[in-house]
Amino acid sequence: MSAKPVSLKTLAAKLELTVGTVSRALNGYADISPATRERVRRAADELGYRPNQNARRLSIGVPETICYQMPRYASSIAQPFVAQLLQGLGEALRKRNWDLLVSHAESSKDEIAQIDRLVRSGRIGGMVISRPLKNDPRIRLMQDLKCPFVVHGRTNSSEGYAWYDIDSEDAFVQSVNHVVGLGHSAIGFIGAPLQLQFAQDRLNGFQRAIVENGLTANPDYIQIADFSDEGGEAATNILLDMDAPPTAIVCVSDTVALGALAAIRERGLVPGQDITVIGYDGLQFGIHANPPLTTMAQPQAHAGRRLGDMLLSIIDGDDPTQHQELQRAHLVRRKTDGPMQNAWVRKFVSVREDSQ
Amino acid sequence: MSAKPVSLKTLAAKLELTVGTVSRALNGYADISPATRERVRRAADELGYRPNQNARRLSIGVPETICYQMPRYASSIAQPFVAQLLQGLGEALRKRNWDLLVSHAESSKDEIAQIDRLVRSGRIGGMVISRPLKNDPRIRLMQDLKCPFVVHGRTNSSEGYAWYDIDSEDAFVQSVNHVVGLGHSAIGFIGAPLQLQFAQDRLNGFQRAIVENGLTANPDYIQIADFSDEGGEAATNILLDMDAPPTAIVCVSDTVALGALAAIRERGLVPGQDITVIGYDGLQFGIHANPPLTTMAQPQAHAGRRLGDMLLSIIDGDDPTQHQELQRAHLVRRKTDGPMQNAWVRKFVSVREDSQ
DNA sequence: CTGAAAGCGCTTACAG
DNA sequence: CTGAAAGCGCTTACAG
Repeated sequence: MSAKPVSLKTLAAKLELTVGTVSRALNGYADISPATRERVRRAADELGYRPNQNARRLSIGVPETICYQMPRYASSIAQPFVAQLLQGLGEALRKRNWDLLVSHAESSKDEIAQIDRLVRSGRIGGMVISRPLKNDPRIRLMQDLKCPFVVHGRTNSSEGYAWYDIDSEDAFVQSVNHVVGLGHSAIGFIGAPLQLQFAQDRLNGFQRAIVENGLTANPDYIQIADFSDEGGEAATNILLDMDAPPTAIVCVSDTVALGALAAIRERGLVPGQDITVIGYDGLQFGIHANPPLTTMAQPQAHAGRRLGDMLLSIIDGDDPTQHQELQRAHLVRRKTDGPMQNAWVRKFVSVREDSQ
Repeated sequence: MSAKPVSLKTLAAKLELTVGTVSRALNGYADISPATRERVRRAADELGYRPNQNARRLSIGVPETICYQMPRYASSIAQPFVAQLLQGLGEALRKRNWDLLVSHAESSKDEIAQIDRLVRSGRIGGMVISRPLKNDPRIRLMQDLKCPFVVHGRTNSSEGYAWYDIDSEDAFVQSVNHVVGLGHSAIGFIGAPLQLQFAQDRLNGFQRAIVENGLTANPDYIQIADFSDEGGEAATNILLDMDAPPTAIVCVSDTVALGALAAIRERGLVPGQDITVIGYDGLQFGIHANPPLTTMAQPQAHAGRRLGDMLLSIIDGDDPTQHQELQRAHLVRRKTDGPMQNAWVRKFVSVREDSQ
């Protein structure tokens, strides 16, 4: 089906040179006379010659390709991440004319199998692993395979490999501090399944901040839910059904927070007035939420490019452990946070008192 | 850095066979004795042998890789598309163990250059092109290159190549019909730049429906804006500032519709009561809009897999023109559409009449 | 400065 | 049934 591309051989024949010479001319070797170098380049341009990359890579022994394994558990709302990240990775790779492969697995086992196949078959020279579990078998595998990799996020031991992460523990401390500053002391947390390291980090931040602020920790205020808007909604309903419900809820993600807002509105309450809700991610659509979502925003834009650059450096021989980058999130106040004195429980409590 | 992978040669040496024999055994050739076939397979498993794909592909002459070129002009809100599509494509390719490359270009010129490089360098055996322009140079290029491809969307002449598209002209007819059924006759349209074919299709559907419903077409009701929430907001402000503003607005996308909702709320009006707004895309996020966005939803989930299957079939020799698939969108009513009799202009007009 | 040759790791007619 | 060999299209010491 495809048109036959021009090869080094046809180019060499046309120029009455050997393929070796043509190859060296094109690759800018110093031992080729400027005259023929120019002549070769011109001819290559004219004929639209592009070196066959399979041949080239086989010959030089480097795949010039890296792979991004797409995160599982991604709600369709949160997917903007993926496209942005790919774009950034692509930019980083383009400089060196490397290719970007994507893979997607259904299960953890599948992820492992894919990685194994990909690196053993010489298809990739590096890998970016996203959203690691606390103890992620992929990392061990990559190390065994001795294949360069970077992690978007961290596992429970962040030593020994390269990673790029947002300090989400710190983010949740900031988040709780903000809410405490608004006068809240009954603060709920909606988290994600704890085998995901980021879920653990965010919970840790939450718990640390509760203690640091001298509040009493209430285990019932901590809800682990599905990492989705439905999960957030269900968890919020549980919190609101409590005898002494929290007056503020910090959520593990914007998507989960959206579910929380839905649950709150469903009861005729107003997020930001009756109950404070804080998200995490800083996704652009939060502006359009009802009401606009207050959130901890991460500097997402550069993650892809940074990860790409890091990976390339490691492939070039850098020590992975010197590429560990922790970014800070920052509060973006919109409309779902508000002072405690307006909170709904006050009405709620007074109603209950009246009826007693 | 990487561990040296086991090759056919080492495997052959260990088995005291030639590489040719081992290769044929692994590839299931009939002329290999079942006994040695078994022996070879076992050894391959044990040593974790994976054929070097660069070598294999060079040898068989097929890249076993396709490329997805990411759409430009993608607002970060609308990006969930990309991840879903990649997932679907990946599923289709996995069956045959093909790889999925992604590329992203900044400009139209860049897109062309990338495609040219990719196919001429033998890296890819097929391509999926998304969001084509009316007259998209990429399609001509692919044809000249004689490289198989499928288009996600269509150009102005949909003949001569394979594509998968939603009938967005029909969708906008449905959309307008629905709005007319609610009693509206002053209907605005917010579109995207018309060099994008889908933008033209949607405008065509809008205009056709206006005529078919016997309404008078008002050119001022047609606003072409940036393909973003900001664009939708600006366009909506223009519409609302008119002397006789529309009572309903149909938008080229959900993202644009989100901007429209913002503009409407900004004026203290209530979308779905004072003004009807209809989006297009059916993004999940619309559920969380303020209020939840009524929209024309497309059957997005399978696009990636369908495109992948189509492309593979064409690579296998199918006639591209027999792979043209048009899907229908359907209305998803949420809360931004409502009957004309409640519309804001009526108050507005009466206010003006009072003050005259 | 250029040519001749080996090698990258596969696949696949062709012998025997 | 298996071996020996050529070939895929590059790169890169090694001669001269």
